[in-house]
Amino acid sequence: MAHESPTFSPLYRQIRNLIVQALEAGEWQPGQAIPSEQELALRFGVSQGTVRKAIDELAAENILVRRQGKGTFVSTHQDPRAVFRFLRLKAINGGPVLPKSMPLECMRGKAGQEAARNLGIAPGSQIIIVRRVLKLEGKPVVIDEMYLPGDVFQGLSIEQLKDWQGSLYSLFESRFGVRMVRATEKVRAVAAERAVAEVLGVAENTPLLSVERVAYSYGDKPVEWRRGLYSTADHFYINELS
Amino acid sequence: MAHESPTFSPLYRQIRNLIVQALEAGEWQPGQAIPSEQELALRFGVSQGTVRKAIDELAAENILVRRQGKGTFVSTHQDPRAVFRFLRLKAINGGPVLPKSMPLECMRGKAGQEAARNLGIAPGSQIIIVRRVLKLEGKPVVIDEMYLPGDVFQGLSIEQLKDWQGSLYSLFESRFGVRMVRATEKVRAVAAERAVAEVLGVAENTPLLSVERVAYSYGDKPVEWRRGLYSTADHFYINELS
DNA sequence: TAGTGGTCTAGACCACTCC
DNA sequence: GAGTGGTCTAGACCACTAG
Repeated sequence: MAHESPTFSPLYRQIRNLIVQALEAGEWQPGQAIPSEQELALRFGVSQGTVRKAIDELAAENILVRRQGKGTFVSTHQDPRAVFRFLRLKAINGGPVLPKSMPLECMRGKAGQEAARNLGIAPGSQIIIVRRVLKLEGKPVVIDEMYLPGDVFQGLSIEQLKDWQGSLYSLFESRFGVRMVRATEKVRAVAAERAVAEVLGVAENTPLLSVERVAYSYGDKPVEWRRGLYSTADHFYINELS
Repeated sequence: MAHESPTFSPLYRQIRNLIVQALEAGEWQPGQAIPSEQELALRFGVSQGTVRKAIDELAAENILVRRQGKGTFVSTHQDPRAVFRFLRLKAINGGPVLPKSMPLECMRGKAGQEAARNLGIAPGSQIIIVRRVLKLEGKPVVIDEMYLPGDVFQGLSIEQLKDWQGSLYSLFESRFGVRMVRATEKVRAVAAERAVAEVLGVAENTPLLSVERVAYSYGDKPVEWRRGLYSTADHFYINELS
């Protein structure tokens, strides 16, 4: 039989995708439990083992979290432990410290070529630009500039950012239904310009990490492009290779 | 029943560890196939499904590689595709390019406090220090300084390093039986000192990435401590977050 | 005690590779 | 065609959590 379908995928992956679709549709909210494996097996008309393998994949991707004896839960950025899933910053002396976000600006604008390419939108589309400082132990360590698609984050304001207690991604999750699932970062070394140096409390031309990130939601949809400048006087960017 | 054994581990993990032990003992060499799941199941007296789950874990850790229809293989740094498993460097314009290693030095020395701590050996133990430059497309991009435990890498010489065609880790694997399995990297931004700047062909004080790595072999044994200085004029350090 | 996920088994069939 | 890993199923029992 000559069927040249590149669309074949095993049953468990189809189930995986059905679960992701239900998540996208908002059927189960972050932090909540999804139905048991038995129930899902019944619903999709497959065996429990197949559902299990689908959930295994989603758990490996940090989209779901299993808890023995309790159920399987939609992972959430509300969880304080989730903060360091995307923030690879550690203090040189001592472990991770909960960062505090200090919003500086929140402006409307139009997407340039680069922002459009990274966000997968048309040049000229409305975007929102957020600038903020991240403080660790009271000291400014990171200055971030974020580019967000305007249609997704409609209504985002500086007041909202200032009022929010918690991580930016937990705000995005609970106010805009946007759940960051994975990201790609490109790291380079750059010299601190005067304005940046002042904010971070370092000398002009001090070497800084430039961390450029594209973050994706379900279905590999890019929903954030950001560039951070990290002072690595007292901190480093940590990475596990395997 | 009050048994306070924290040593419990499921059968498939015990099988996993038995397979790792066999790998450590050199029963199967890098690049070679290990016995089929059926054979292993027979050998260990468990079902094929349990062996499968053990191999699943080892494949997720990149210690084994499955190939449908052919068998399961011991992963190897000889494979050119494996080079970028530990080298997170990409050209700003274009994809990855095969790097060329240029050894500069290979000296004997004694471990200081820091080297001893990172390598898990006694201060004063014999170590080998290797310095080399990594060239991409003919241009020097990285300068590395490596600290290796002397007992493991006995006999390593500058001639051997210069003669070797291939990655450093493939040399370690085939000549010393040392197989790097995972690593931790700490990234910071630093200014180029004069000597380094000259080697990398950049101006003095140019911001560089400082990448400090501890690499581990089977059983989480640290076998390499290195520090690399990366020029990010034409390249960046890439990282996937999830 | 009931319900959840976690482990383990056994067997069937599919997809891929090689001879 | 024979052998490998890949998928799918069904059922049993274990470990953990909660009421």
